[in-house]
Amino acid sequence: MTDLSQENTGDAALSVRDRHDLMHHEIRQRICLLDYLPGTRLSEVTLAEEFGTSRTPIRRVLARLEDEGLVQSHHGVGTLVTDADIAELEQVYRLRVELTELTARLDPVPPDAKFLAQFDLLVARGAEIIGKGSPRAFTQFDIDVFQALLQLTGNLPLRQTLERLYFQTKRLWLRAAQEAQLDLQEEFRIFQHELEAIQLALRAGDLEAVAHIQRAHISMSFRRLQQAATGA
Amino acid sequence: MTDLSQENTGDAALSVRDRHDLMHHEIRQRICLLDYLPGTRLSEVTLAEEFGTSRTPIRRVLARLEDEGLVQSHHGVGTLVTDADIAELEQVYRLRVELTELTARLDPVPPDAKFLAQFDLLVARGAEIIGKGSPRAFTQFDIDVFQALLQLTGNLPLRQTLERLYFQTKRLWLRAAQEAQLDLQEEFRIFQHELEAIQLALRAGDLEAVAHIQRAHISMSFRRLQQAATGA
DNA sequence: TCATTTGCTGTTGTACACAAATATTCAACA
DNA sequence: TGTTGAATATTTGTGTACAACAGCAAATGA
Repeated sequence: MTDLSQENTGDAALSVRDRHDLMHHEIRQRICLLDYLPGTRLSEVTLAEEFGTSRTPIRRVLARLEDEGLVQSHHGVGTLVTDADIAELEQVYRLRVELTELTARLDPVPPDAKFLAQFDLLVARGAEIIGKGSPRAFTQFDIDVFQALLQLTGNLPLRQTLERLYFQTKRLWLRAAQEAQLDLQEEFRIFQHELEAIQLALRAGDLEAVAHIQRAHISMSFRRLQQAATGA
Repeated sequence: MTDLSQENTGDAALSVRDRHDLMHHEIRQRICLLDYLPGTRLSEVTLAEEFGTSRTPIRRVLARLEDEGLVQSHHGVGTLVTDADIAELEQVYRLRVELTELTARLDPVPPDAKFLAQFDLLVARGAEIIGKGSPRAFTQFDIDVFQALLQLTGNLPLRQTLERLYFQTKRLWLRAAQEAQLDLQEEFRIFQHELEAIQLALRAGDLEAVAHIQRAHISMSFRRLQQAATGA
């Protein structure tokens, strides 16, 4: 009778885990979109009020974010959004590069028609963002593309690991790029080109090529950042 | 003046995070040594009493274990140690195989004299266990060897990922091996041989060889398990 | 005899009060 | 004027009572 009690009724009757996941994704998103800059203090009571709950579930979510390395709690001080230098970033980037290549080798999932259509929409959206998009809109776009491409591997632990590493680096990349006065418009264009290359490879069903393009994108993106940082 | 207030005083004046880590490692160890078999219900109140605290910190630890995939909480039911079939295990194993090879490629840390001495002790201990060791003692030994070899890479995110994946598979391997009636004594001997091979490679300073031996060990270990499972 | 209901019991989830810890402020004093 | 120290405010950590939920068994009725 009430088999679908979890999915209907809008947002009121969600399961416990779903509620937690929702808050987790929301806060993680804010950190990555730089709504919360590194060093920002996240107040448990403020978040609790905003999400209409008590501190307890919020603390559950913040604990998870702490395990993921995005925040750090200090007794008597607060919960601060973490920061990292280029050296730490490099470690994560180099691991991401290798793991990305594994997506095609380990458990590749051939894209179906629905996926291809979804990706076409993304490419079209990217073309719009190039002209008038803000860094924030671009980052949001980057997140969406990343999560779409993640569906191309059926290896769950690999997906979870890649997702974790992605969010560890993305937010810091944007800030570091701004600090290094990297030409963001140029970065957007490069990303769009790579997206179109991926689109072609997808249509050809060549997942290895997709992975290689992604790999090159991640690697070169960090290299440009590194050069800009040391140059400036 | 009180700079060392975190390390001294035995075990009473530990930091919050240290206390949590201690309980986390203890419970994780119990799961891996099969003190808690898959399906076991972990009672929050019982654990709280055992560790001399309230449910709150225990829940913090169990939440982390749930994020790591070792337990799963159900409202109104309990917190159960998770289980997995061979198919899921295979995904984790194949990822571990690839990541292990990365330890030598990404940020290899040459072993110092202290490390080599420590490893010699491990090899000696392994020789003893072969004769009279229980499956439990062997698993404990395997954990210690794994954590020692983890020090050979300086890439922190890689270490964390490998550790997470290791504990996801190890406990299930032991149970599956027992179910498949795998010859554990033979497995012990094989492991000891590989350990001695690693010892040689370490002395030669050839970290790539160390990684390759480990890689082969993980891969073949799972293959034997798979064959025994399908055969029986 | 079987199906359904109802209450009981035990579990995790949530809310809140309090403890512990730290940063800040401001006054006293050399 | 600079420095020290205590009071205070704010934050996270902990303990605990209660709510929400699931499972089970006994009671109930046809």
